[in-house]
Amino acid sequence: METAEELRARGYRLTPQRLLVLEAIKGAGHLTAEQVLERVQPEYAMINAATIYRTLEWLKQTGLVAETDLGDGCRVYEFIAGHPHHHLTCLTCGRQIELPDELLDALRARIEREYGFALRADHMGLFGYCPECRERETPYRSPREGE
Amino acid sequence: METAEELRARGYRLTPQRLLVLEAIKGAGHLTAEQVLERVQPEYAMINAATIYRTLEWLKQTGLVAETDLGDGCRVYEFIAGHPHHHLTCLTCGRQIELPDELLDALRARIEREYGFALRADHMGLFGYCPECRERETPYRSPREGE
DNA sequence: ATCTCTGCAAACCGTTTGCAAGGGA
DNA sequence: TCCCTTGCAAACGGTTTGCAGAGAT
Repeated sequence: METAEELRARGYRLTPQRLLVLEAIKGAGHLTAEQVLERVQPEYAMINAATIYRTLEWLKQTGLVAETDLGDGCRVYEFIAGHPHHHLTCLTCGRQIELPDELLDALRARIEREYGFALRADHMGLFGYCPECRERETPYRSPREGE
Repeated sequence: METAEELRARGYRLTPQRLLVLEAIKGAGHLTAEQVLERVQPEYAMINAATIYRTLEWLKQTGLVAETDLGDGCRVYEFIAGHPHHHLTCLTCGRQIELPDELLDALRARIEREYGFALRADHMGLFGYCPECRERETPYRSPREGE
């Protein structure tokens, strides 16, 4: 598995636990720490929740996995190596769409030009109102709308 | 106090506790729930933490207050009525700058045009690397950099 | 008078930590 | 061998909840 080799090459110590967590998260979309545990346990019954948390923290640092709050107040993890993208969730109905990272290119450029910062955003959780819900009602007007 | 009148007009029930929390948060920048409690207690000793949480939740729903995680893993609250803005935090040194909401205008327009969603983002927490830290080192390269 | 909000206290729950044993490199 | 990682269990800490009484409209 190439990802594992890459990690070993980067000087990280690989354990069965780490490989299993990585494998579990690679195939899935967004998973909570508990869901990762549920997916690993069948293959490695004695694995501990603390290990899951420590491993997810480690994967976050390697950049392979992103941690995000998609609005329901719980942290979800997703394997994003090489595929940065973002999520836009409807605050009314919860519908979720995926946004390509290219959408942020202009913003990145402006922030770099005007402030010198390099934006680091591989997996953002954005919120708004979807077309259907907007048609149904106007639940909120931003203070700047209609200026 | 105009904000209070506006809330009453909107049909909300005003209590001394709510007014004190509102007052406390209006004058401050980012405050945690605990910090709000600390600021209110001197003037209203018997106030309870649960009330703070319930009141902040209420203020969030009115749109007067935003809740954000600025990267240290704890929720902070800020009075943003009429002044949407965003924060960009350096992942290396922690330096923080404020971004005007106008910076998101182009993104908002694209999201609306291409996906039909109305982006709701009055107070985002963004992350990146500040000019000084970037000069010192290159801690991370996004998978899409250098394409 | 009505219905919401508050205080209290307990529970909650996801997450973290200290420590000794286990196991990669 | 050395040092990092794991399992265990306990603690943690911010947040939420049920309930009875207080209070706003």
